[in-house]
Amino acid sequence: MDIPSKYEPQKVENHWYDYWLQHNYFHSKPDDREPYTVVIPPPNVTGVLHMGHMLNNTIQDVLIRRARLMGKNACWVPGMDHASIATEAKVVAKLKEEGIAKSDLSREEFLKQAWDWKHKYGGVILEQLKKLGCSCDWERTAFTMDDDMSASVIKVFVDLFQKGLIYRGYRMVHWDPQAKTTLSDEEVIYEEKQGLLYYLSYPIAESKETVTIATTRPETILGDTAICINPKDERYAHLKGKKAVVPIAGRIIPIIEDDYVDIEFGTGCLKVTPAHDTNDKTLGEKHNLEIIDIFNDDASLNSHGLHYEGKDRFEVRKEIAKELEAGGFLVKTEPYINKVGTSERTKAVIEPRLSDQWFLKMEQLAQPALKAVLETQEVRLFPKKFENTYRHWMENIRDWNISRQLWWGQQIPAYYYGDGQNDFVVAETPEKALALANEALDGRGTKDRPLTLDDLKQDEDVLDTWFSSWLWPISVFNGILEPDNDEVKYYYPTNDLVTGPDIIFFWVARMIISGYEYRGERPFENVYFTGLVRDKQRRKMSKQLGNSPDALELIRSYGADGVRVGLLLSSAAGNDLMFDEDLCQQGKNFANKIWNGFRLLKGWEVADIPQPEASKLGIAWYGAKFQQALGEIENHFAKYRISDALMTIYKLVWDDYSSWLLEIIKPVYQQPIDRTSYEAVIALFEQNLKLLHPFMPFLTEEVWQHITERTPEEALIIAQWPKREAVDEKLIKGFEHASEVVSGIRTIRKEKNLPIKEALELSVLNAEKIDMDWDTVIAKLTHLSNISYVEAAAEGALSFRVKSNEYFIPISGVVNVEAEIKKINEELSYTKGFLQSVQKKLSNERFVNNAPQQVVALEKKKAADAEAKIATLEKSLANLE
RNA sequence: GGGCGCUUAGCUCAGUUGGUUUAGAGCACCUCGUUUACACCGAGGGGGUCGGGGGUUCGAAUCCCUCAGCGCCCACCA
Repeated sequence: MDIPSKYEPQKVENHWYDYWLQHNYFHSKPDDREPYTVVIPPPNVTGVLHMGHMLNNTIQDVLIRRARLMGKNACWVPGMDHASIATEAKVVAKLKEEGIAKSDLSREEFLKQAWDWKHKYGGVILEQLKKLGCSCDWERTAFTMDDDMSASVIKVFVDLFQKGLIYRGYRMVHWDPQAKTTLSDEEVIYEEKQGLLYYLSYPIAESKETVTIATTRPETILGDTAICINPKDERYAHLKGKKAVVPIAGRIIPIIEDDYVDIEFGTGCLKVTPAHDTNDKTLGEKHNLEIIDIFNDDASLNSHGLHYEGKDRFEVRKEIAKELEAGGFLVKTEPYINKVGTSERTKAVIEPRLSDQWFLKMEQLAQPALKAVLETQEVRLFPKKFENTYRHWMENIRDWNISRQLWWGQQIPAYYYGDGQNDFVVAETPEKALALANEALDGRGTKDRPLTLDDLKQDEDVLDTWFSSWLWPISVFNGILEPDNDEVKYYYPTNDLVTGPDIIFFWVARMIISGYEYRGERPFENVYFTGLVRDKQRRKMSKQLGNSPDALELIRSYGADGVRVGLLLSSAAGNDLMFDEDLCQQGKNFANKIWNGFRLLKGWEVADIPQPEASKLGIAWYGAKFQQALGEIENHFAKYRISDALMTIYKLVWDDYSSWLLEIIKPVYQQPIDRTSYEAVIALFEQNLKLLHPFMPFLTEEVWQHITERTPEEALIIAQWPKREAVDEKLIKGFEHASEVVSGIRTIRKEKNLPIKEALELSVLNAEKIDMDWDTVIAKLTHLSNISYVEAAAEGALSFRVKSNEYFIPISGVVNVEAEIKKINEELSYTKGFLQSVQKKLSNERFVNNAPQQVVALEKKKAADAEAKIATLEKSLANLE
């Protein structure tokens, strides 16, 4: 045979991917069919494929390929995210290596560098997705900074501004001193860090007294503008109205009272630094305190830091602690664990900082999105548990800080004129802005000459990356700029979104919000949250730990199909996936199993001879079994239980098809197979391939194309998903019984070392003759020369029982009577125990009266079956003794 | 500090509104097998008092309470 006995994925994967591309199967355009749309969660433009992407995109591809087979117009839109802060950080780092500081470059020069970088490294990940087999419509590849995408973002900004939902405000925001930008609340990750609680003693002005306060950040005393006590705290009553002196700075600050202060915590006395703490800011506003910002934008100290000017905050913390100690201001320190906000991207410790930023009011916008998930269920989350998380965030939603002090991204379309601070207009273009500005001046009557473009200065900041990706499902179809275009009307709303729960707020919730605001309807029907991919020891996969396998290397070793199967086999939705390469091996083994099933079929010689009865039965049974599995599979898909769907197919193909059906119809060595059976089994195999294709696209297409010559129109990728038909339960039940008989015979063969070559005889003692139909199948699978139905137990034979039937295999030589008796007794005691438990139920009047009829009937049947079996067993025992 | 979720065989997990055998699957494990698709295989087999305790019920892995352990999300306590 010229077909190799092992499937070699490396040799065929590229070929079939090119074939699919060449025939444009991935491309979609609107037509009469029902659309099925998925938009990819756009990976960062600089990203490299990791296990999370592999899982995520495999699931999307499974869904897309299945939809395609089901005759839908499947459209999977790929793309990339410009990832403002992450990309800018990378470009800055690259420039630094070349000895260039970002500040050395103009905005234009820097952006040129960034675009160069994007063109050079961007999109690597998309090429990697192709290796995985992802059937994206590559012609639609979008980038969040494409001209039309950016124009959409700007249009939305202007619109929201005009609706009064975007405002500029001087507020306490999260400052990332490394990236030198503000972040949204969601971009701050709180981490527990071991630190110290410093007890500092502040002298009271014009007295010898002191007051001790506790702080985790002694360096901020330089920005202190008050000390606060709780008015109810009697310990400090004598300090009311007095003033304190800030150590080192020597500044005199008031002692104020506010019941915000927790009497129990620390010393019950709080230092107030309005510039560097949100609560202190609130206190400051309430009590009219001075605001002293002691930091530069990189979190080194400024001139308010006195002799610490220019030094980093953490260095200052150590040094000032020493100085305070030397000056006698440090009372003591104690270890203290506190939650420190860090930047999601740069990992830098966040500083609360007051600054002018742009915000989007969320409360009103969030309402339809909240309702869609929790009330109308127009958008469904899988698994459901994320609805709680979603609800909590949406109900407590806060305004979104959308401005970033970066260059890589969409520049905020606000134009300042006049004093350059408070006078600004928001417009899509400078020209429109100019017109608006002149209008504004007219209105105020301050016009001495019309402004020109040179008088306008555009806001330096760019928008948060998520402010572009929240429009993704709409903007990829140009639905913002041309809301009535055919594409968006056809493809929107999309169907499924597959993503990680880590971006439920960043992205998912906001897309739902923008969907309702800009399309008046949901952006997608279902959201499938995958889990995190972890290693065997449950550790998160990360670059630092080096525990993340190289995705492409995995594909090389196990084949894309093997890796896909490996990933999916144990990834229940929303549960973390403990990745283990053994699973890929399992996937690879499965591919090989299917391959060899194909080899077997190809090896047969076909002849026009009568169809054996066993083959006919086997084929009919498998048809029923297939339908039964198909029903389960569709059910699993409907509930997004992708892993279970795959496992069902796995068992169907491996156990039912390969181990049972093929063995039943396999012709005797070197004999031909009858044409009827051959054609039927090919057809069944092809049905299997269809079910398998979404999971193992390469292998299945390869096999499909080799079963017989196919035109491009007959490719598997666009074949028809099997149709549901009624399941013939009788066939399934009958086969179940037959297979138990087969197992019984095989067990005896094994126990007595009877080689398969040696034909056996079987006699059956039964009342119902329920398995008579299956005689041919049983005989074929276990090599029986004869099956006879008898009225009495056979002498000198080994026996086993299935239900209430007893089976005998006469063998030459001695039958170990004792062993037989022992075996029967074990079975007997089990069955009796079982019967007892059933009878206990049945003799309970309340059970019989209260339980549903069906349940009672079932119990009665169980009892009857058990009794029949006991009778059989006892008879056998009597015969032996 | 608040909220949510999890705990079932060695591992990873199913177990759908309490009632189909005295709880299932895949992998792993053990035994046997160079049978003519596949040793990336076949046949057979062992393995769980469903985290502990209490309760509701005719009946609980499934509902309630409680304890323990784990995980996630949210939150301005210096």
